[in-house]
Amino acid sequence: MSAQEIKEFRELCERAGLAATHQRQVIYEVLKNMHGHPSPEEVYARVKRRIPSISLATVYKNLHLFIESGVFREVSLHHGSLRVEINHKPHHHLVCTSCKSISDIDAEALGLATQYGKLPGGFLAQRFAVDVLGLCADCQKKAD
Amino acid sequence: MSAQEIKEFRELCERAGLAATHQRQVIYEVLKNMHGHPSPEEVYARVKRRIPSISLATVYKNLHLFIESGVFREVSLHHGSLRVEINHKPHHHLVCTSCKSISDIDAEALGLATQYGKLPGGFLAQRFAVDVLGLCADCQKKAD
DNA sequence: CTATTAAACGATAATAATTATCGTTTGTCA
DNA sequence: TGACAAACGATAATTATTATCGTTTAATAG
Repeated sequence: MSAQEIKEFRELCERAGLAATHQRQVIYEVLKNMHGHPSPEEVYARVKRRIPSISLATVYKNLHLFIESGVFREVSLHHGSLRVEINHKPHHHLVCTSCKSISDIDAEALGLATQYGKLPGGFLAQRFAVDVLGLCADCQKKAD
Repeated sequence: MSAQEIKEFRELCERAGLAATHQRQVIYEVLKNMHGHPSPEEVYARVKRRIPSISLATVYKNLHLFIESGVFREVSLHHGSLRVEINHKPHHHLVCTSCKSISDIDAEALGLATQYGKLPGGFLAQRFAVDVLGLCADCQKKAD
């Protein structure tokens, strides 16, 4: 990692109130060099090549800390467990980033102009599932 | 459940090649009368009021069968486990419903006109996360 | 530069959600 | 109505994640 990147890492740790540990730095570097949507196990495997004694729990803890402090994001803001969609009407989801609640909004009430068919890259678009991230009415009140 | 609804249930079972069992019918009825995004445990609790001997495993199996046969949907098509978002650019996700792969597409390449601010209902929209559901190029080839 | 102390670490036990197994029961259909 | 596959219930097993706790390390005051 370049001196510039090390500085960047130390600054983000300071901003988040975290100690700049060796493990944390390697996890950060590894993430920076990965692509897509790695799982904790995948990150762990990569970090292990540089720190064989690293613990999986340390990887989990640091991933959560990076996510909490906004250094990285989580792919999904949905419940991590199975949920059944009861509403059969075309609709999207209002996801409150504060209380994690998810409610429905009719597709037409949201009124996004979506296009189906082939996208550049060859992906065939058949349906759009939109998560509107923000604050529900209740959490806005509490934030006052 | 009305005679009409019983008929509907038996027809969907036949279409899906499933036996019309008592447990399956009650799970179906319960789902029809729920709202939002119930968890398997919540469904189980409701079904248990009518069939005290029901097994949680039976609820899980039937939820999956209903989802596979398209009778109900799953709320989230994401990985059920933690994934880190590496891409810091505004982007959305192409979710292949066949192989479950998720890839990124730049927000501007997708070009959805999104509006921030208050929605009817009071929800404050801050960010849009779009899942484009469909078939990736590879799975389209295989489907030929 | 060293002592103090909170933060972080590693190992691993515990938990939660889900799935697999398997012997018994039930729906389907001849 | 009998045969057989499908489904059921009980529960063991698995997977992902989190909690615990004794040890190590980074931050920082002197």
